[in-house]
Amino acid sequence: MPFTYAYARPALTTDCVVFGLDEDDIKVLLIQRGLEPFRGQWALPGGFLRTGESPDDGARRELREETGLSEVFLEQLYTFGEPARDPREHVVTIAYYALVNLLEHPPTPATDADDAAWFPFDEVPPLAFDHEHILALARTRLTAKLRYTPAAFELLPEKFTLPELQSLYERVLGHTLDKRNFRKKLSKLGILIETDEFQQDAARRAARLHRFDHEAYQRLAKADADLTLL
Amino acid sequence: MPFTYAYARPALTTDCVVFGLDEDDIKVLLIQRGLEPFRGQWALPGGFLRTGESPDDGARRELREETGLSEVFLEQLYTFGEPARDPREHVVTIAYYALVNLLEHPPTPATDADDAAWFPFDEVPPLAFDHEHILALARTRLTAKLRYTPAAFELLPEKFTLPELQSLYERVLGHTLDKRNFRKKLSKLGILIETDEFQQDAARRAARLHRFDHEAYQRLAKADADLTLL
DNA sequence: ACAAAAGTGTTGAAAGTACACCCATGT
DNA sequence: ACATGGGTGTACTTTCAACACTTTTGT
Repeated sequence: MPFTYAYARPALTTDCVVFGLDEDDIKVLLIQRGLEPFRGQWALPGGFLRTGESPDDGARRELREETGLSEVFLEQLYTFGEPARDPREHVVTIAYYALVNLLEHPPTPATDADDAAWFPFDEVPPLAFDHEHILALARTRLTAKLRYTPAAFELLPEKFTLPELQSLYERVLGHTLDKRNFRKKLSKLGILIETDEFQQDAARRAARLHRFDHEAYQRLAKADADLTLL
Repeated sequence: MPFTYAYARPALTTDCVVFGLDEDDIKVLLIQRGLEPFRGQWALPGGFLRTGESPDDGARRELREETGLSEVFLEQLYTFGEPARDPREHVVTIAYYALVNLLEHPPTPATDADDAAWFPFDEVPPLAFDHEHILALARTRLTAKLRYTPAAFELLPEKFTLPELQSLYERVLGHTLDKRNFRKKLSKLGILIETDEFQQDAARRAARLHRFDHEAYQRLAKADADLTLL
């Protein structure tokens, strides 16, 4: 069923950079393309936006179809539309990034024929289209996001230890943090709730589990408080 | 000359929120629509993206065609694509914001039939489509941008006085600043060059003119220095 | 008993904030 | 001469950054 317009239109897609945290590393979810162009190469999950579908919905749908992920933190990143970015024709893509924690949302295989896999940052293979460029911007944005908002809690399970949280920040920021200063800042902010539980599997001394205090955070955000967590 | 595709495609436009500074106020450039829908209502300048044209180029072209402005600071804001945002059909728009200073880029009239005019923030009329929503986001972004980068200098003429700069910050941030502390912070940053000139038209004591030190700024930005100017 | 990671306070430096007077100029 | 806005320094408070030892627990 063909569709005809008075003027030429670029095609519109959404692409999504999915960041996932496992015990060791922050990883990125990639799919191996089953179709031309760039067949067999790795790429960001994504696909064509349907008419009547908002870009947010489209990004969520593609993510669900290609990777099985749903109910994740998803935010628009940037729109890329250089005419040469797709060899076939002019394709404009609205890029998103998503944060998931790999323990609560296990790494589901793709539902269609394409292969999906998680890659640590420094082992990302060459990517199709301008996806390396998109990924680079997403990484920058992730750093900024974690610095100024408590988005880190989207990457962690509901209950987490302070060393886990600190280690997440250290890996994203690219440098180590002082344990005492890090905890001091957190406790002054008051967005963590101490639980009575401790981690179970610990090989050494078990760390206390904490939860994120959504309500306290809402209050602070509404009051325009400074939420930088270094 | 009609164009036919295998699947339906949303239309793609760019829209631009143009902020301009004159002596009194930060103003927004709006055009009065000459065509349906929303004929006669005020709206953001913008129009359809052509195939083979990058969104940045499209936004610049529309801005030039509709308002005569060129060579301005232009940055992508967000992409809006709710299917209901245009009553005709699904239109996705890539929104930009621009910063101009009204002394160096005088308020040129529109080249096509539409009327163009500058409105202070609190006198913006009801806008077509979801343009009020776009404008609100642009305002938030402008505040953040001025806070963390020296984008303020895009709004000012090449040579400006410190009271002008401070007043700009005060209007954007919505509160007053201490004169001495403001100057202290600026001089510590070292991104201003003192000239030997003074303002001419002053009704009272003339203030010294300063220039923005682009090179010093580049050096700082490259070194990831903290550039917050309150 | 020891190895390995969890947890906890203090001090000095830097930055931020509040605050008041003199100066230059046009009328 | 005076009214108006331009220009300047200091003391106090808060925040940031550096730093080392004790505790717990599994092996």
